[in-house]
Amino acid sequence: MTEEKDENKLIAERRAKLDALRESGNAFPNDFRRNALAGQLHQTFESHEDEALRDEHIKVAVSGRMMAKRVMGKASFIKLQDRSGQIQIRLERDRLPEGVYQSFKKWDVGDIVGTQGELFRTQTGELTVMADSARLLTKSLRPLPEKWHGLSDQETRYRQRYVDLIINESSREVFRTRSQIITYMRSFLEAADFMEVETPMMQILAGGANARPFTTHHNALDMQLYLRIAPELNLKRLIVGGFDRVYEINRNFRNEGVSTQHNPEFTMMEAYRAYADFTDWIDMTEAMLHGMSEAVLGTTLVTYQGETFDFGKAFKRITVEDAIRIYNPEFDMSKIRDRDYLVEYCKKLGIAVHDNYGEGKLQIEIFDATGEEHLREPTFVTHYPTEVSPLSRKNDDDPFVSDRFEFFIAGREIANGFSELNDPEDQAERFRAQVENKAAGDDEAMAYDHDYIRALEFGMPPTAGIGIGIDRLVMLLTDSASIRDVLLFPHMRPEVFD
RNA sequence: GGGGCGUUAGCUCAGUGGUAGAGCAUUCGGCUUUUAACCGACUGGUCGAAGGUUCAAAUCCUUCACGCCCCA
Repeated sequence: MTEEKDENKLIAERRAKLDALRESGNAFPNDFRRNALAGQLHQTFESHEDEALRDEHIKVAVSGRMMAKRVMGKASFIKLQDRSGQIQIRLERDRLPEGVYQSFKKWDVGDIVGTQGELFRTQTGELTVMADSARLLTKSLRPLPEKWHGLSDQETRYRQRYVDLIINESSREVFRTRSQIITYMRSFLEAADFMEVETPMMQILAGGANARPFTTHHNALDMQLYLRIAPELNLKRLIVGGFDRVYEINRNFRNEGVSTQHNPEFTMMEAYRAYADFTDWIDMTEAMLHGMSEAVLGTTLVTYQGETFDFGKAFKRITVEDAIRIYNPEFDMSKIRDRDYLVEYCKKLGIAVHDNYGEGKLQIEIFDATGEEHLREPTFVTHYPTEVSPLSRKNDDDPFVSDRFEFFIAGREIANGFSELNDPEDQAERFRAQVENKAAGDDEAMAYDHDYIRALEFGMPPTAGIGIGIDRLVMLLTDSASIRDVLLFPHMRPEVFD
């Protein structure tokens, strides 16, 4: 007992009960089998009155965590919670085998219990199981949070997600919705004949995006590897290979700060479709979000943090230069591509300007600083400067911009898509420009990927692709303020155990 | 990186210099249709950590840790 002497009294009491269970037999049995879930029973017998239930003698076996225990002398009510919901059980001393009721009185809220009995309704109409047997299946040593106020401490909710999930239905609902969103997305893409693939997380070069990577080390090969920042270049290699509709839903890793919008690892869906351009992806994105909101929320009206957006109607479309004009009334649009004017304007906004910034980069700095946050309604912003789109195809009529869009809702970027650059010589030039940027101090610039150029030299059919940030989408559809609320196990600094 | 707020019993929270509190939970007793069950009694603390000021610190000061929010 010495190692437990520091434990609090509540745990010590429960541990003593577990010791007693061990002495009287198997304390962790695994031979109980349920045949019903709480939620199913409520649904199936929704319209059955008490009398009808008793006449039919419906015998069920249910199990779950005991979330409430109300003892009234020789009879009690408890609530068992399984993955589908809660069901009430009535235990009467004289209906249970000898000694069971006496044992039951020592069980604690939080214990895992299995029981069998017949369905009835109480005086207040609650569907209940009249137990004719009951067993303690797993002893819970730690007390659950208080029944009324529950668990509200953010840190504990994130660090001990298991407790959060036991206690907070709203939290369970967020993660069910997350699963439904991803399921919907898969079925949408599968219906359009896309093939799901998996590409490496560990890469020799971390390409496909402008971001700092995590590094790791392969011992046997004694080499540095990077965790991927995007799957893009590998997915396009597959387009070259002839799998001309592919997608991947998986984790990306970016070595950046942690905030309500950023987690070092996050989930991205990327899809590539040959013989299509970026406008096809704009249309598909619209259709997918329309269907997703109906399938997951049952409505196309999405309310996020007090704002309501209609996913049922066509989304707005504006160009980057439009956005600059709209949100900067004093901006002289005749000088939208005048480097000196752009530099001066950036400085006025307090934006740090580097010597190697071209007109496109300067435009995007202004757009990020003045436009993004105002894009509340779902909006496709198109015609991104080619300078900041190193993997995008140049626009045929205006090579200053590329055939690219980003999609914003509530001031946040949700998706990024473009017609892919499939000219290997142009791509090689873009990589060289990235390498120059890197040399000039931009540690988010891309490296030159020789193999990717080689792949393009075999010929990549005209293609368009999209990336959708799953976590941010889930935040929107679950009205969650923080990315941590939609990640089961968000990144946290290490906890101190003393 | 900067700023603000927070950390007190298992949980939710009071307590702004003078004997650490409440509700729920736990423990014990009572109760065969409860719904935050109820009634009675009891119990539970390194006040995030370390240092400082003071006759006296949960409370004031400093540093640190962790969390939340905002900004870069």
